[in-house]
Amino acid sequence: MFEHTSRHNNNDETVLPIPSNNETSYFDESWTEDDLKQIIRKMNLKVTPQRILILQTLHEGRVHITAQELYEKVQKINSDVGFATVYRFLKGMAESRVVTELRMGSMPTRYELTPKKHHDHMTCTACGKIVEFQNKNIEDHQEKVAKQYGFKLTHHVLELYGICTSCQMKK
Amino acid sequence: MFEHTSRHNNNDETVLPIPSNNETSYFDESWTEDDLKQIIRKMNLKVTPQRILILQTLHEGRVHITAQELYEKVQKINSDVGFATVYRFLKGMAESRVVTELRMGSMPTRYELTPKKHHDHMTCTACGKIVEFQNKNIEDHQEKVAKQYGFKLTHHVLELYGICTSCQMKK
DNA sequence: TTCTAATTGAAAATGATTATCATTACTAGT
DNA sequence: ACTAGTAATGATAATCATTTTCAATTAGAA
Repeated sequence: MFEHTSRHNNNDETVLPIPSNNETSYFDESWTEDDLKQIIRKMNLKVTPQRILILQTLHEGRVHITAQELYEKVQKINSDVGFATVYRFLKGMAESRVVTELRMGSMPTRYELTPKKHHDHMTCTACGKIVEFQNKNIEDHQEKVAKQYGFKLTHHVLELYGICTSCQMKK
Repeated sequence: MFEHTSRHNNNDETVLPIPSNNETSYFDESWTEDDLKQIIRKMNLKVTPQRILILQTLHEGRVHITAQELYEKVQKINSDVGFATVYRFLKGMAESRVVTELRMGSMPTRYELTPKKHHDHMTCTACGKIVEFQNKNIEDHQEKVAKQYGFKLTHHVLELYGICTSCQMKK
């Protein structure tokens, strides 16, 4: 399939319907249990074994993951974690901007630990593949538009949709 | 949460997530029955009274409408139209790009007749005001990114979020 | 340790969307 | 205009992700 070791690599791709498990985290550093606890406390939430496990699994696992996938992964490690807890925690983390929700088309919501460096997504509507990209020119022009209307930008959502190379050839 | 504080209806601008009902169509021209039929035929769909009614109601009604709202509106005119038909037809029209799906946050999908001149949205996170804008430079750079990864773009979603002038002055 | 509110898991509920299927009705070809 | 063939329809059930409920458990402050 394809290699992906870091999000700094321009070639990193994510395949959605049949997720490739060789994706690694955006974050090279490993998190100690204390790191995990601190992150949870910063959200004004209590530290529980479930939350530690969920956050750890999220950090170590694939970049774009659904709540369901994360639940199944966590289940294998500790079957005492219910999916309601996974959903609840993910939602809480999204509110605290610790994770970012990705709603691509009508596919189930995917989550990623909010990356330090901003990037946008381009999705293949045929196979669900996601390509991440950064483009300073686009960002610059967005700022120009904002200035033109007197807005002070806080964030943005840019999602490109199209057909990837291999799907173009298939049909 | 933003969901509960963004419903200020400033003026005649679009306000989310519960848009004002005095919104008018993008399209000034009225469509004759023949116009409607032609549009449907162009989608390779058969002309039926239901589809004519749905399309007509969509054209005459508010800009951003949910499938449910459209169904209820159509029901009042002809109760022989089922909501499955409304959903199916909207989905078909979305596929043919006759309408555009708008997924704002986690609210139900809203539909708009695809405007001839493409535009994107810039939303004030304080008051919910929406500004529509066009920027060819951004579009061009999007194409460049797509080309770079071998994608053939079909569409995109660009939403800018920030604070508008008046909200900046308020504090 | 004790207390209390936060958290949990299982299950049920919700809400939007999609599929099923018997019936109806467009429309191309005669 | 007539028919055959197939697309479209509406009522209903099914699906799917997500949210809520609630009784039992647990974290963490006092």
